[in-house]
This record gives sequence, C-alpha cells and structure tokens, in this order.
Amino acid sequence: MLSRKTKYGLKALSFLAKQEDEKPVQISVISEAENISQKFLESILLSMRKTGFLGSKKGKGGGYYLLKKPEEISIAAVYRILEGPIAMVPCVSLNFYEKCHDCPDEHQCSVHRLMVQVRDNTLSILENTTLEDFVKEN
Amino acid sequence: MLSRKTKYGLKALSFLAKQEDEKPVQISVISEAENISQKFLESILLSMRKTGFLGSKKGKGGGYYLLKKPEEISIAAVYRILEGPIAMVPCVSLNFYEKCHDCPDEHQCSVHRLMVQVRDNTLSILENTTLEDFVKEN
DNA sequence: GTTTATCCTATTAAGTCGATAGGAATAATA
DNA sequence: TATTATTCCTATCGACTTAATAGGATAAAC
Repeated sequence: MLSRKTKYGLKALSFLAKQEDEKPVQISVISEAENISQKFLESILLSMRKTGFLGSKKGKGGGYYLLKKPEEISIAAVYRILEGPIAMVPCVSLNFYEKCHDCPDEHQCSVHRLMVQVRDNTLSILENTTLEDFVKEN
Repeated sequence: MLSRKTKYGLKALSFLAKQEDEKPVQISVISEAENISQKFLESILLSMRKTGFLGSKKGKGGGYYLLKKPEEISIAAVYRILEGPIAMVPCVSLNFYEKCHDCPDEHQCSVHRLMVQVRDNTLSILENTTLEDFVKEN
C-alpha cells in the first residue's frame, strides 16, 4: 500500500503543476486545498526539495515551485523518492536491490520470477505517467 | 513491498504443489527446505488452513496438504489472504475498499485514477498466475 | 525591525512485522 | 495404555515504521 507520505507528495506536486503562473505556493495553501496536515506536508515538500524536484523561497511571498516541467517529472521518480522501491521484493528491485536472506538461488525462486513481471508492468505505467497527465485529467 | 509472511506462504504452497503424492508434509520439512523460521511458518500455514487453502492432519505422519489443485489456486487469492489489498490505495481496492479521508471526491483525484491502472495491471498478472505455473517453471 | 515564510531537529503515539515461547489437543503406533 | 509426533492456539516480544506534532532557527520582504 502507498503511504500517506507518497500520496500527499503526489497530490502536492499535482497541485503545483496546475498553477498557471510560476509564483511560489505556500505550504498552507496546498495543505488546505488538499486536506493534508500542514506540518506533515512541510516535511514532505522539504524532502522533495532536497532531492531536486522542488525549489523554494523563504520569507514573505515565499513558497514552493516545480523545478522541472510537469511532463519531465515521472511518477516513478517521485515514487522512488518518497516510497522507495517499486518492486515488491528487494531481490527484484532495479534501484534498491538486495539479496533475499532465504533464497540460495533467486533464479530458481518462483516468487522472484512472478515479481519481475509485476515490477515490469507497474514500472511501465509509472515511468510513462507524468505530472502533466495529472493536470490534463481535470 | 511484499511481507515475508506472504513470500513464505507462497513458497510453502509452491513446495506443497510440487509433491508428487498426496501425503501430508510436515512444517519442519518445508521450513528446512525453504529456509523459513519454523514457528513463523507454523502460523502462516495455520491461517491458510483456516481460510480454506490447506488441509492438515495431526499426530504422527501428519502435516499439511493442498485442498485444491495447483491450477485452481491463483496467486491473487493467496495474496489477499496473507498480504491484504492488492490495490495501492484503499479507495481503489475491490475487496478492501475504504474511502480516503483526504479526498472529498475520489473521481477527481489524479492519484486515484493512476492507481486504478496499476491495480488492473497487477491484478491481471496475479489472477492469471496459479501455483501450477510455479511448479512448471522448474 | 517586524512579519512571513521555509528550514531543521527532535519527539511521540500507535501500529505492524517477524519471530519466539510454551503448552494443549490429537493421532499413530508400540 | 503409554509414548511419541505432530498440529493447534494464545500470548508476548523487540525492533521498526508511520503519521503527526512541537518549537525554534533562518532568511526574505517590506
């Protein structure tokens, strides 16, 4: 299941992508519009700034804004930052690979093979969906 | 991410499906073959018995056995029992639906629409894969 | 220099996960 | 019938994660 953190992050990015001008948007505005705890959202936006998705401006008239165009931000990239691996088992993850402690040989593991399929399917959706698709939909 | 519980459950079912005769298999045999903590596996098998996937026999020569043919057991069904919802957000779940507390209208939520896609894709894989496929692969 | 905002660190309560412990119940068999 | 082998059941545990909160530091605008 998706954590609230990721869900909130996606909704916030989506909100920013819908802005017509490039003025920074304050946390409080987003948190009210999207029904998200302001303090929690604060930490989420902060981490997305630190990972290069968002820019910010302090002080009066400050806030957050997208650093890239919506069509350049894939959901997969956001997911990996906020949620972590897209794969369902670590031994199938492309970006967060870990050997399973219980499998001597993962190529002989039925679960492994199945989860490769699931990963590839999910990945193709998340890689090919961008914030732009979020904006267009409404 | 898949919990160990689900992974172990799948491996255990797979192990049972590979048996040639119909004799009950003991927990200890499965736990050693698959490198799973015996006590933990015990509780997993128990819950799969209670939900109708497995039969069991007590006492000497006892153990667990499949109640259905491998080709009749879809991974989706097992997943739902052990892991829970296949959907990434509760508002998209077919079997475990819950309204999101932050969305006044889920049809206007971009995350919702995206996760419907992911769910349908994952579902089509998990519904169409059965234990039989696990056996055939090796 | 006051106001408005983000930035940063720390803390917390509740829940989940993976595992363990110990014995009760039941079946086979000697 | 006594013994052994197995599942059954309940309870507990420590470690970790999640979602949220608190409080002040920093920076920019005016």
